[in-house]
Amino acid sequence: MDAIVEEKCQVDPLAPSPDPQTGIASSVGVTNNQPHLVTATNIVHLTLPSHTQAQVQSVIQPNQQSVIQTATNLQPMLSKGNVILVSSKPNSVIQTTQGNLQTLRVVEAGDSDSFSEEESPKKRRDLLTRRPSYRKILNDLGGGEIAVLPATALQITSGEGGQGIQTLTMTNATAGGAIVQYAQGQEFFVPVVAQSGSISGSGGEDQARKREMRLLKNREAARECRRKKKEYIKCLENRVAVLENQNKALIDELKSLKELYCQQKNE
DNA sequence: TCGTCGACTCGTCAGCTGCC
DNA sequence: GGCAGCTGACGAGTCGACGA
Repeated sequence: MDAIVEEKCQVDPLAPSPDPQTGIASSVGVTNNQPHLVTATNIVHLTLPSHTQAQVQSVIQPNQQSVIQTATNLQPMLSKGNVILVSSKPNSVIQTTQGNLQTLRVVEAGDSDSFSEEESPKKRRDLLTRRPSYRKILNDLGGGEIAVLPATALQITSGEGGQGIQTLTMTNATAGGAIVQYAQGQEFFVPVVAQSGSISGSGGEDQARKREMRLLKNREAARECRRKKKEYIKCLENRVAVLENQNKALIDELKSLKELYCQQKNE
């Protein structure tokens, strides 16, 4: 399995300085099935060997020890304030974005909207209270920057062999943009939205058309909002997993230190 | 097979917020 | 202040599980 980590972001203040000639800040080689990490100023490539059963899954949190977790161990990998949770699913593509905080976002090939189903969204929803927007929350968490593509371009990541990133150009896109919906294994659905300035007709028709436009936009906004909400929930779940692992590691460390202390005390 | 129930998705409305 | 965007709340529809 191969995975790609793309970092489309501003410069991470915690990131090591890139090589002025190559632009590469750091490079971690692959040994013993460990991922291959190459960090550049704006691009981070994490290439997992095909025989590796691991995949980066979680959202990066700021100001935390950087860890790549495999099925069997926790493997410190990065010097940045990142935590990467690795599990075993094939055909993954990891995208990261960052504002002030570095984040990682995983796009599952063939399962772009998958996340834990252990808890029903209804229960989760009950836990959520007003308000800041999910975009704000995700930005605060460093986990949810949404890439905004121009209306005439669409980028697709297939995640196969690390060469699956393609950009499609929409020739019929208008200046006002077009709504593009894409689902894995399905064709593109590109509804054409009429421009408000081109409307001609009576006031009643204009009103009706405006209402239709508003409903259409709100429909799309609701979809987007729900998608962000899911992403936000996923971020929280991943964060919980990371913190639980950290907590477990700290407890183990404390236990071993206690044992060591008792041994030395008895001597 | 049918009715019920719970979970889930989707569209719409309403209220809030930020921007101009 | 008006407008657009975001999101909670609500209702309608669908689907699968389960018991009668």
